[in-house]
Amino acid sequence: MTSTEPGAAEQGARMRVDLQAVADAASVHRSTASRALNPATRHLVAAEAVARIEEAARALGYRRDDLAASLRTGRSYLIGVMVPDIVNPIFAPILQGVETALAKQGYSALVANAGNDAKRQLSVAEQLIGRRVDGLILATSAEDDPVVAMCVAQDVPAVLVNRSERASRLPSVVSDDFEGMKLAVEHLVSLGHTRIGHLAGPSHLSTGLRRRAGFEAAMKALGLDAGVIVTASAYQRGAGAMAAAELLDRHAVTAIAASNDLLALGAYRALSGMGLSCPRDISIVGHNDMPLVDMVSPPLTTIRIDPTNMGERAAALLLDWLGSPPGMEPRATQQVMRPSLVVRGSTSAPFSPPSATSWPG
Amino acid sequence: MTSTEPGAAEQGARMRVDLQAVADAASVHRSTASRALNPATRHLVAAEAVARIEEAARALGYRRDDLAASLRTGRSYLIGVMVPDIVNPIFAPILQGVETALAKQGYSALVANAGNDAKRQLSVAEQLIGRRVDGLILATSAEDDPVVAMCVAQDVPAVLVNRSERASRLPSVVSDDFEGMKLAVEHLVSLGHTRIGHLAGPSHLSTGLRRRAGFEAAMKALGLDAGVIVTASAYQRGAGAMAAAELLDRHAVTAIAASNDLLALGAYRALSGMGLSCPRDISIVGHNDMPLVDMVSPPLTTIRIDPTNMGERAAALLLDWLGSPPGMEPRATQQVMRPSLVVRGSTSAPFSPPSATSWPG
DNA sequence: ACCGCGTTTGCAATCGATTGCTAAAATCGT
DNA sequence: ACGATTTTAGCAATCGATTGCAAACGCGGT
Repeated sequence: MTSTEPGAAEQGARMRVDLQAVADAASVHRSTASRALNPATRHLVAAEAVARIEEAARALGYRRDDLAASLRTGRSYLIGVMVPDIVNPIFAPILQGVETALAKQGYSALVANAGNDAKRQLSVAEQLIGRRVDGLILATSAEDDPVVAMCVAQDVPAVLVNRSERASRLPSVVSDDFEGMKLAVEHLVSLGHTRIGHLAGPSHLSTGLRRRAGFEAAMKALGLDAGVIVTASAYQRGAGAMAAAELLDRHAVTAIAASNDLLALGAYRALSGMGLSCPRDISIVGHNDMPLVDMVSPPLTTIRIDPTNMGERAAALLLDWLGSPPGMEPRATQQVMRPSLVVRGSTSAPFSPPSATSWPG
Repeated sequence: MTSTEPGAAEQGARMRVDLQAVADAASVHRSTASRALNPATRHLVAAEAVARIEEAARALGYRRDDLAASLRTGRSYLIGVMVPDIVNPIFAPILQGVETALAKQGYSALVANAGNDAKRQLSVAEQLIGRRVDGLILATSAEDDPVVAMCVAQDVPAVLVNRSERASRLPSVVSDDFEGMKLAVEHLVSLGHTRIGHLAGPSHLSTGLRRRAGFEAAMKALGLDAGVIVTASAYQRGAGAMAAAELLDRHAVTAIAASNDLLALGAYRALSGMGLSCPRDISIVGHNDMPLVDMVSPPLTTIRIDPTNMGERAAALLLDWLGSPPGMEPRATQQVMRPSLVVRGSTSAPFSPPSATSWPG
């Protein structure tokens, strides 16, 4: 008569403890047990019964099946989160923010690594919806995004984070990319630079577009040539290195404002490939202040955004939406967060006098 | 009588298209429609009917409710993945590997940022199980892990990744931490170092423990003093900086083998705080080769593991388990992956002759 | 003793898909 | 043409919890 497991049912064949089992143990009906175990309906059952039921649940090791509950209630308490590339360090803090904000309200994140291809993104989104997520957070959206179109068409609550969308069909939380680039340009100009190039991000993404626009506007406002722009094909180091090499090859600049830290790091590589040094020969400003860029050589001057907070806000926005009565949805809240400049070692006053360098053309 | 939406049902109040709706449209029974739409059971229904049903499904925009299916079949096709800190760059590639391997078989990852606290980890695990995940992948496990205990006790399929567990109660996929540290030590010794310190990771984690053991064994095998060890309180830069400062304060070493890249970067900070330079005064070897450590200054010599592949293998192991008949589970497969040394700029021959430096004691 | 009112509880339908079983239909062999 | 198979399709139970409705109960007032 060794009691093999504390709290286990008598019979050897261990069976699932469902609500029925708890109800039986407490001699009440399933429905009563359900109400007793749910804080929101607990007041409907006698205090004495609640105690008995809770005790039984504890003793049996009952754990409610959220799946079944979701089916009945129509809410899964799951939020689908789509990122284009989970390895890109910029997304980790966003995910963290989203996660903590969701967890606080009992939601979980279903993270999907959707890649950059629109078709795949669409199918990933369909998968998520098939899993009955209550809503979507998209860090993937392009300027004219099919996934957004689908969400709108099918009434799937969704918010955009980090990247927004031309038509603003959904709420979004983004950094003020225009302003951020202005900070970068003004910083460089204040150091004495006048010939500044822009390493632009992909033009189908709002960040690429807005930052480029910010660059052009800031340069023009200061009476400088805003024409030195090369666009990288993707937000990746390799693409940044190629674009930077092209830019340096064709234009005599003393500084580069990059659309993104990864592009800036790519520019580092291009520089060293050409035997140039940063910031002696060329100053570089990045964008995002992603983890570890303070440790690279030279430490990267960049525009700081607060991705964790961005993620939190996006999640909060979505939860608001889910909590608001039909018809009252916050369709088009566009939250724009203020970026800031963080000066490190990759920028300095131009070293060589503008006319002293030699270049073709 | 404007037909507002193509393919939408006639009535204005748009209702969910469920299997019943499709069945009605194709004039068959629910069950027939279910079978026709499921590749595994499609052969049970006449080809002509399949066509009709598929057409109806397409026209109505039917999407199957995985939630309901899961309830009935008992499989959610969801795998819970627990990481201690999603912002730690080492985990992103692991997640990526897990994700792609899972996706290949129609599974999705439910990623949870569980923190370092055992109690919270336990509650997060309970949450995941409550969501009826089919299994768990744990990147969090300590040497004696309560979550592991729970999984074993409750028969929840789970595999460990990156960190293993003393008792090997579950399958795991880890790097050969012992061997990795041996590579690091041998590299330093081959450069001429003899007084080498170890920046150890937390001793409740297998990585901290095994790497430390590897350090000690390698040093002893080479007839060197294996006693210079300081343990960091966590795998974080700050903790690494503090531990490194203490180590350098108390011992005259010419090189440090760190248990982890983050600790190595912390050591960088400690060095510069003491006015020392790497590798001139002190050589440093990291561990993991996480993203961007090739760009820091100096570029970090480190031990490369293949976290993406690790994640893929862990996922594959779990899926094998789930697919194998009861009683045939691969309870204790321990996969150990071979690490490799990647030499960069943070290590060099000791600069100053061992006896020339001055230190107290 | 009866009525009315408020509190507890039970009943049974429901969410949407899957599947064992069985009946009907189609096919085949002789 | 008839019985034996093999396909194909329908029926109904099932997964586990939630919830509208109504019955039962307790209590105080008259």
